[in-house]
Amino acid sequence: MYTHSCSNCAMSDLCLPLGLSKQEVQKLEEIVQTTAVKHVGDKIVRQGDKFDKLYAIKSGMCKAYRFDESGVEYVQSFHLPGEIFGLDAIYAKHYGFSVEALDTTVLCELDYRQLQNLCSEIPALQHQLFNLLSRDLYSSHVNPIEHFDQSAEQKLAGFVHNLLTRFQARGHNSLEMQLPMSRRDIANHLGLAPETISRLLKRFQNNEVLAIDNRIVSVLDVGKLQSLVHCHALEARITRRQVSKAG
Amino acid sequence: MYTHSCSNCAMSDLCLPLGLSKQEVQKLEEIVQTTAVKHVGDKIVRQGDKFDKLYAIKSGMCKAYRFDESGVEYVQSFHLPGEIFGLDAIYAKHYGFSVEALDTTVLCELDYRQLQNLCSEIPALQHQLFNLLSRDLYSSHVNPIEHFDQSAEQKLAGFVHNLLTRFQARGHNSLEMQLPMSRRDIANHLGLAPETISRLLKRFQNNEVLAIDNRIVSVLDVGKLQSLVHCHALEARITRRQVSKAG
DNA sequence: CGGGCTATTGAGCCGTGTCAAAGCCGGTGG
DNA sequence: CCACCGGCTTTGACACGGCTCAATAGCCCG
Repeated sequence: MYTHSCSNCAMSDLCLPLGLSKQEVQKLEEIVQTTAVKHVGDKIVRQGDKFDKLYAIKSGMCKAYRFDESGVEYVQSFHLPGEIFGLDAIYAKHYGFSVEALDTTVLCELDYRQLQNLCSEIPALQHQLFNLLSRDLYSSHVNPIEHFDQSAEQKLAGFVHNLLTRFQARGHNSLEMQLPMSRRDIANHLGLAPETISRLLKRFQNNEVLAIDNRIVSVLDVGKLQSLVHCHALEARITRRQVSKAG
Repeated sequence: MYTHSCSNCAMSDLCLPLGLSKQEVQKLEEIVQTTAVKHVGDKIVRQGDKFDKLYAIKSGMCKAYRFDESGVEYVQSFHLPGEIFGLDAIYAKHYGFSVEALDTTVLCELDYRQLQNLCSEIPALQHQLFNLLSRDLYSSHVNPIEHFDQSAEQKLAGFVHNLLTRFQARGHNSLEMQLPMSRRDIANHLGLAPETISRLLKRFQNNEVLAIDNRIVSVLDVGKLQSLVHCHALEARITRRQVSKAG
């Protein structure tokens, strides 16, 4: 199996070239383009635009968001290096979400039509793409349902912990993180009020779980943070989300 | 283009055989098995079981649910005829959700390995499967984020309206529906308390939106129901979910 | 007819949203 | 270099939706 050179994918078992022969990887690379650098606020795709490309983040951070029919904004996700977006637009033929850079960001562009043709030629590539779609589907099934039954504290702790884990998986071996998004974006993403985010961050600071300097967050106690994510899980909410009796 | 015979897929533009030649459909049918009938409470797959098959519902209704690490149950979805489940297990290699019949249910089984091989042979089938995955991904991106910012009333109204729409898309042209799931399942699915479901259903009854007889629900006023889904969208929650200023 | 599960109804409380005001930071222009 | 401005963030006071707990009623099945 060919070990490819895409440094950002080092931590992922789902980078597209995985499992491909040297020759096949070359074919894949022929249809990949690296875009110019994007800066804070630059839009990469706009909700409603015609779908033609998938994007993979090489460095930086992006936020994906949409406006519903009533003009209300929803921040769906924050994307880190190694992650691919646009997959949810294949069927609809139009992007369902706008994506913009929160930071200086470099991307790969993949023409979907070409990729699809290549998948017919290279079974291993088809296999990888099915896996990629399936993994995204799984996490978007598991994450939201667990979230929307949690307290604000659990949600925010989960959010910070999730980011930390993802940063660490990318080789960022420090407990300090730059969160380039606004409090309002975080609040929106978690379905909370911005004021609640402020109050909780302060509480986490008081409890010596986090240290916060504007948009720089340092995790002081990973264990405490983790326990905050699961804490209420057994005390409350057991009526709605019934605890298992059988196996 | 071959018009296939799967009556349940009549309303769907995503039934797998779509776009395939007669010959290709035949190949597909060779790897499809129809299971024995399942009855109320019968499990079709169990969370944690090794993944090997996808399932398509021919008739009946199922619920998909999982227990998290703390043993808390989450009802993820209710599946109707024409819908496929198991896609989110491709990557993980194990089912992430248990699925059980809520009703007398007939299913198709598709061996994934065989299907994947067939996709390499038949580009149109690969194309259909990418579309199917993408559509599921899209809806699991859009639905939950809009839900988890809604009032209990909006959630339940949305749930009923969604079911009605899906029943009607399947040719059920009546405003009366059998909801085979318990109040507890509905509550869990929506992230609410069962008591809240009871109270809201009564309120809908008082407002002459629904008529309820145990698990049989009749929609008396589709317009009112629809307006309940969107009602609070502009009054409240505008701080968190900011209303668009630009285009 | 009794047992057990499901559903309903009521009373009270807590978390989180809303509103309003003040503080902070970065950028711009005089 | 400093003053001003607008957006983001924080803080406080208050209200209310929906959860909890507890009791009652209905339904299915033996």
